Amino acid sequence: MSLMHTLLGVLNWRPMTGYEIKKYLDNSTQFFWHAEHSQIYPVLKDLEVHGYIHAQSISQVNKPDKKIYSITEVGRGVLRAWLREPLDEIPPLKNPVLLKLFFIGMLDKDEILSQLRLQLEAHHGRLKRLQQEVASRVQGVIQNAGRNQENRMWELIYQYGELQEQAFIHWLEITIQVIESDDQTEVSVSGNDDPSQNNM
Amino acid sequence: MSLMHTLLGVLNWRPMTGYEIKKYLDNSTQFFWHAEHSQIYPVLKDLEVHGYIHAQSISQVNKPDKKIYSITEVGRGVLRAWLREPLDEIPPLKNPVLLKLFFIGMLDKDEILSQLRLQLEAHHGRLKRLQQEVASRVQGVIQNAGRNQENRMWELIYQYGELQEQAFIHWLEITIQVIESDDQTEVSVSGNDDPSQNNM
DNA sequence: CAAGGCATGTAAATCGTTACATGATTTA
DNA sequence: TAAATCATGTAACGATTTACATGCCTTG
Repeated sequence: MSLMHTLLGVLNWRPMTGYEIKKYLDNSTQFFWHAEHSQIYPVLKDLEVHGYIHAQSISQVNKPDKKIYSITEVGRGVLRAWLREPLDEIPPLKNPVLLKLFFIGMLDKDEILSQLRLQLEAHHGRLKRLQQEVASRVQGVIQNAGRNQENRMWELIYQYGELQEQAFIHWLEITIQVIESDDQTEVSVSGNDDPSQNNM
Repeated sequence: MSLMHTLLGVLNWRPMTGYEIKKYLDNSTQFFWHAEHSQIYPVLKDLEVHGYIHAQSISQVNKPDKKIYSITEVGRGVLRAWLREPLDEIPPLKNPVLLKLFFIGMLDKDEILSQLRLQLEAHHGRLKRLQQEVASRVQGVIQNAGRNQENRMWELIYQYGELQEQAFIHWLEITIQVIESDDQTEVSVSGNDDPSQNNM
């Protein structure tokens, strides 16, 4: 269960409440991980029962108690063991956008183009947000913590995020051009050809 | 539920059995989609109950009946409706490898490098397999069906697959270099710095 | 005064994986 | 002779999403 390790990983940076973790995931890991609060709270309880983290309750007026969780040495061991499990395979990934585009050939040319342009716009926005995050972070790191290994991984992962966005944007632009310059008056006659026949 | 649309999409190319669909997904969509047979069979039944597909049973000796499913006109309508749902957002993706690398900074330099090299190897292999698939397919298409819109989308999606692999391989190589040339004698003093502090 | 942020939880439903179950034929 | 291929299914478990539930404070 990766969410368990995600929470340990986040709490290894600093103690946090479940609410903060949710925001953290929304802001910092959107392009490779996420979770809902309804999943986070129960897993935090589990982790506490196992002794991987411990909570400090802070009572508040007119709000539920705030529980600040910290990782324990046992938890740190579990995290380390997970990090060491060999990355010798590529886990199966799911990308609903590629899935849809894979089948989209049955629509009209202009419908296909419209879908491609919508994604292009969305990814332009994402790339911009990603770059702003990186820029604003570099400032803080220079002033504060300095460059330790954790900071370096953060930067590298974000560099990959940008690279990935740029690659997809590039592909979308090329693909739009290809489809645009495509004489779509003569579609396939059978209408039901199998593009996979040489592929099994 | 995307699996439902996946099955409709596949059956829109040609009639298939559940068993064939499973193989099809394993071979042709690995880098953006997958499903287990234990999930496929029940969904096929659902689709049949809804009238989106219909089955033709073929009895066999010493094997369970083979059920060849075909998409109906109603099913094709459902598929088309799904394909038209606007791609104006980026769905949340999960990548367990990036997740692990995001937290891996707490390990020793050589452990990090070992993990990065394992992934690099795995992706080299994947890129090679992808390129072979593309090459062998291009042959068949030239001889057979010719180039219709479905064939073109297949090619474009696979081009993206290669691009993605190349981008990740490139990033892994750069990252390995960065970590290698990193003087890791002086690690952070507090050991618990938060790389996210300027990020929420 | 409505919407969003703060802060935590539970319940129900759905989705996905792993394991169980069968059994002949072909390949290494 | 062990493993893989063909061919379909169910059961149990685990993971994830959506909805329900509360209630004050701050901002627009």
